[in-house]
Amino acid sequence: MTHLFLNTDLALEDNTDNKYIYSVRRTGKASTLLSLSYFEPQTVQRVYNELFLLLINPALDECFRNPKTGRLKEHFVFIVDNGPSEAPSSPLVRMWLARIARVLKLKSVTQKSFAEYHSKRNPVERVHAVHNRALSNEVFSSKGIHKHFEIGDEYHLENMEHMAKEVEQCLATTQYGGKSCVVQRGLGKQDNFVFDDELQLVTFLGKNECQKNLDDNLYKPIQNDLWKEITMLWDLDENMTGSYRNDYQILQNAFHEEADPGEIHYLPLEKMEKLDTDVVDETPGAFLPSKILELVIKVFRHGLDQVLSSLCVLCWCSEEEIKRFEDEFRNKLDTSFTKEKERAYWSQDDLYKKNDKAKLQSLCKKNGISSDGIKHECVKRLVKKLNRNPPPVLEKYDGKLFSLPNYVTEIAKFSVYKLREILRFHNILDCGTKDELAIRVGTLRAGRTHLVFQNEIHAIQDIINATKTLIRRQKEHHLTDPVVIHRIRKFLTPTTASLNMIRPRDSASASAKQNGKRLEVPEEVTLETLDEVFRPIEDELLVYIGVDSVENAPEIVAGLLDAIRTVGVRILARWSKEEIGDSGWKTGWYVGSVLKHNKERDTIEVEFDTEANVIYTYKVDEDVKANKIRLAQSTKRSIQDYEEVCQVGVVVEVMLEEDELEDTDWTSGWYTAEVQAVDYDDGEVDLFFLDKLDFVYNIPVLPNLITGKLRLKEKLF
DNA sequence: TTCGAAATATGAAGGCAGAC
DNA sequence: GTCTGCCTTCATATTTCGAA
Repeated sequence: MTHLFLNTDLALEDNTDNKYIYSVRRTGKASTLLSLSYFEPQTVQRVYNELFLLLINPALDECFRNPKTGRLKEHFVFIVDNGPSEAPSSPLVRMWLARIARVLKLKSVTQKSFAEYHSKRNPVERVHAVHNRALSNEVFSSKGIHKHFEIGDEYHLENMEHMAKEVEQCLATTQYGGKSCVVQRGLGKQDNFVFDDELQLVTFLGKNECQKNLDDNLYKPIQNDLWKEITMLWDLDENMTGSYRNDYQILQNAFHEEADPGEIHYLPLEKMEKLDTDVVDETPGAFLPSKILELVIKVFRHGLDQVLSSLCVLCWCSEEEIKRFEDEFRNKLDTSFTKEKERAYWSQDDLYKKNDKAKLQSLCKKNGISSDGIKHECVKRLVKKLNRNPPPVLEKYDGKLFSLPNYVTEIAKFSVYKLREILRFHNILDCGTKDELAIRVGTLRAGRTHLVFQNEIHAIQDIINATKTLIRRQKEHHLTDPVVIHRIRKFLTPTTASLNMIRPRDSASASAKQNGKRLEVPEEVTLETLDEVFRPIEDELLVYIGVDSVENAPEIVAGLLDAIRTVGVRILARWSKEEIGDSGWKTGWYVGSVLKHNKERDTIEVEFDTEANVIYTYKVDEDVKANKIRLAQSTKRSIQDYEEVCQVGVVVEVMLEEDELEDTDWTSGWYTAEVQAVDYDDGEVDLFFLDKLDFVYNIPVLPNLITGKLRLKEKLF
């Protein structure tokens, strides 16, 4: 574990033209504590105990001692990464901080963490580079004392201690920021700790508030050499005792306003302080791009295309980045869904039920097959190898909402896979924990689809408002105080996008991993046009809230018209006020399935998820043009390859199931095939299989694309 | 309903490479 | 010497499921 006693060089470089440019160089004294990772796990308790070790190191004296008073400095600030053992929001960490403040008689102790994805910006990381260089030039022996040892035994420990000494010597020669690095062996065994009462502390935190108030347990430092030296050196109370309850009460009174780890702002501190940012501060997740993107993906379940432009401004990512994020997000969901489906299927087998993974792995090895992967994959291979009967096909969800239980508690008893299957059927995003999924299905069952992501909708509205407010304030503020303050890094690398003064947030986001992408800021965002920038996203939000305000933008994609005529396809239909009357339904888009297509009249019969057994008829051509019905986005994605597939020579993959393979010796699964002939009139193609040259198969394209049984393998061009 | 084991997901640490 | 980004490994957190 490495600590960096931070020292910031700030130098005014330029102050012409009402512009203040400071150069910033973050450096400091590096101090490393070596631990044997196998024997000494990095716990919260260890981290704070090792602080005492640093306190008595003469080399670090100048870091801790206030030169004016000659005593211990009274304000401690820790800047940490966002790990579980460090997160300032963790109650355990906060209790330790309260204790440190009490023991060392500090006036304040602050712990700040970097937001997710930003820990690499922690200056302490730069020390690693120095260490790496030193370590890579030397070879360390893990068998320095004993040639033979078992992991975890005495010999192993002695070997590791020996190696730690070698590493210590090696690192002691390094320099960081012109100062030599301090290296020392960590505390080692728990016997050396000053406080080893983590168990009691955790027990205390596990109690409810009432019982915490009644708790009278005390903690005491262990009177070892370390503690004696600290008390002597820094003039502390050798026989101090602390009380869990008191520490906890300090937290309740003084810390509760800092519960949220801070966000990253790109306004300079001097300006930030003058800005009234309450609106922003109170909006959780504002300005962390990935958070915003997750919200919008949940809400705009028919795709983000309509809102891309305003979304760019909202989360400060380019359109490509947003699209890539969306794709990745959905792909992740898709793969995890298929994985869960596989697991649900194979877990029906006795092999899965009666064995744990280790047993299955040894079984696999016995039978001479690979034992890699997760549990159900082993079962799958074993069943095949042992010629067992595969488990029965999973029961499919039939789309009948009313057959689901009425209560969420009942619904929550379904497996995650089942819940996700239901949500997928109804075109609702199936991300999140099981509880969230169950509530979503419950809302669906109650016929309140528009309420499914209600919280997320409000969150987005809040973020939009906060953004507007911030921009407005910033502009107003600029009018009264036009001084521009910039900070530049002393060692700035201008070639890569970074925190620089022109585009401060270019790489400050999870999705901004690709270089060279630039976000075009709308030409003139003025106070007057501010509302316009966010108009598209606000309008689209209204669609999901259920208020109709989008009058135009009928969406006609020629190739998709055919798809709407396909039985089984999922579509959206808009119910306007007139059609609904006072039936109690809200206006808005409703999801349904096509049951029938009448060729002569070109009409389709649709059954809606919210109203079972009632059939509505739509005229395809007319109603699509009038923007009354449209294809569900999920289907749109799967049939975007339609035209590609209808070309001779294209390589595709087909899912063949048991019943289609009755007269053959093939097993069900994906097969690669080439398109041989295309029948444009009936929308069918002839496939020949690359594995079996004598087999030609004729299938209709659209239905198979929609059900996911057919997919493009390689593009022709 | 609670608890614990097993399985899986997550993300921090460690390592490496490369740019200037 | 400073800074960034990517990959692998490992520890920990979360989730699920079955038993009591």
